Amino acid sequence: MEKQTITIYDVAREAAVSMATVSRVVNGNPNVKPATRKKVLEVIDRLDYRPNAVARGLASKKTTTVGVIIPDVSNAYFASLARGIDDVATMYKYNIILANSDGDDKKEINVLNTLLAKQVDGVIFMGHHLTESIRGEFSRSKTPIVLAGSIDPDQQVGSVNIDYREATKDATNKLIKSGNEKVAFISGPLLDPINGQLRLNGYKDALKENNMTYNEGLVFESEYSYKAGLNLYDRVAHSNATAAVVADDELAVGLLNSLTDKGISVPGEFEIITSNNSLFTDMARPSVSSISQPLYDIGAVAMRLLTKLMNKEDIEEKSVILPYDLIEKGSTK
Amino acid sequence: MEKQTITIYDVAREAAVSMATVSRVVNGNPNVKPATRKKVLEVIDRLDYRPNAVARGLASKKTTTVGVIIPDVSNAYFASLARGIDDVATMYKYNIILANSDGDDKKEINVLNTLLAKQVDGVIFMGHHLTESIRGEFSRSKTPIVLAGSIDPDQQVGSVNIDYREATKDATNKLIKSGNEKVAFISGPLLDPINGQLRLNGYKDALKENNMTYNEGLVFESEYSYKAGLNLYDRVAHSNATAAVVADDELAVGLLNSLTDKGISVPGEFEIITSNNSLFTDMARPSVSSISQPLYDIGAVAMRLLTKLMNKEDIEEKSVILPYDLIEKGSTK
DNA sequence: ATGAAAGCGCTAACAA
DNA sequence: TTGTTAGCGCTTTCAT
Repeated sequence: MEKQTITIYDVAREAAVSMATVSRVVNGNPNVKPATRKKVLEVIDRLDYRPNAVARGLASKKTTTVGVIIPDVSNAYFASLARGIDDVATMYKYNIILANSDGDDKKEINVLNTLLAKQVDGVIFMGHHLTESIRGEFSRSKTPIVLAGSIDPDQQVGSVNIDYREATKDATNKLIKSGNEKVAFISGPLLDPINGQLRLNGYKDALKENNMTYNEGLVFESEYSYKAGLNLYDRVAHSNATAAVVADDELAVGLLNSLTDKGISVPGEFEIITSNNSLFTDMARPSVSSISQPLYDIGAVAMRLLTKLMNKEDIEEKSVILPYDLIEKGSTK
Repeated sequence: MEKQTITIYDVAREAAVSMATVSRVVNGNPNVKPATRKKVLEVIDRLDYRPNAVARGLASKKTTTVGVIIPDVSNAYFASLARGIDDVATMYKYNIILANSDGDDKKEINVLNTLLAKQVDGVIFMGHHLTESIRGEFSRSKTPIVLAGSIDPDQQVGSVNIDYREATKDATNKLIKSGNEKVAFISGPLLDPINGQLRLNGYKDALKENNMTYNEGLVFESEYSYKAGLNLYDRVAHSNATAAVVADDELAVGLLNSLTDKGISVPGEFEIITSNNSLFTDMARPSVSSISQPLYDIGAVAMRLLTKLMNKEDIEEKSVILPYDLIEKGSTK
């Protein structure tokens, strides 16, 4: 690379000061006489000098870059989190290295290691399920890590979420109150703690509160996708459920469309409440009632928490729970 | 930072070789006796040595990192491109620094500069509209740049797109052939070259081919959003159009829903063809016919092109045009 | 096949 | 307020 490599040394020479002084003005160190500062700034401008962040990183041991591990940016849920993360990162002068993992254990570990090799100052991790191995890496790492919209059963690192259990309980309750005696629970893999532990327990809580018995036949494990939702019709119909709490919007709209395509009226004959209140829920006809998670904020707060961690500030509480809402739209009575 | 900083020097000492040799085995340089290599690898493993990419970057002047400037990751269109970019980047051992610009000139320039300061090996830029200033930065930069799904009128940098003009012509033609005498053209800002030059001209081409006169009253400039689509009803109804080619899926579904909510049957009384064939088009009822752009591939090919540029390989053609399709679904007869 | 040594461009004591 | 001088951890000639 024969980049017009203007270095701090060139500036120092032209301005007839030392590198240290140039470094000081570049870094806003107050210990510089205004006249000197002015002179240096002029030269910087004239030479079009741009500090080399890599050299700076090596010398200072800080890269002002954080790693973001995400299952899939093209998934609306995670993309919203990512946007929140980047905005706050920018606000605090960080950049993000974004890496897709597909939720795959090997890739997650791989990418975490390359991020650490790149000396990121911190990491934000998103994933449905934290495997033993990734948690091992986390506990081994000296670099601050925060989970966004993801659960670590033993909370060794920071995290930002909503209360999935309570939210699911609320949704289920609403469906029960409106007269449904068989409410289905439709989620992604129950192996994922958010589904198998928090949401499912919230669902059970609601049943218990209403003296209804838990029936495994009403629990449906599915992939998170529109197509999977479409294909759910037969199984759900077979269960005689008349309502469902669904853990994913694509899934929910898929189910909704398969229902209405078969002539079953929503919400008349079947009610649905989904979980992310994404644009999908507004576009569907009828629109879909939903728990509303502050996705952008979850990302933003996670990044904010990470800045504190990177700064070695004291943290009041490293597991943050943000509020949710229940938005009633067209898919509930 | 008191990271357990194991350096190449530690490895060299433990393995009783020189730093240079360690560097060779780490970098897969063949000039190392197998026995030596083995010994070094053992020590690396034992010490859990991980090369510092920042130091490597400073010494080699390559960071294996590329910058990606994107208007908004939480927009499905760009998120798809981003996913394609990252997958190919990973394939070629690059990481991406992702930065949202909101299509804002100042932010774009800002972020481009910090990316260059971070010594990225290349940049992928996405944006609706290349301002003079950003194009100035591009031409000044020695770092390879490729546009993905974006048009630079004077093609100074590489780019990957579809033929928006031809695609829009096809879509318009289809609508005309099916009997519509007033076909609306609904896009984002006409200031953006993709809309104002390519798409609009494709629309005009189709009119001309069919001996129809161009009527400005049928051209609607709008924001790219679902909500904007919903609000389009009055204006569109007023124009007496009976069909529309729309440049954005959210916009299209918004229009569709506002139409059906008002009791206008689609496609019976109004036909729609949109542009990105995203999941939105399948979820809507009726589903929306669409031009199908290979978004993931546009991103992937852009990144592939960038790898060639970074590698100083010869490029056959730096403006790549990928094929599109016209997918007929429920919103056309 | 291996080693010695000079940087890469910057920060951060430490002096002055 | 300013300068001197070590590094930061690695790659890369150039010797050997």
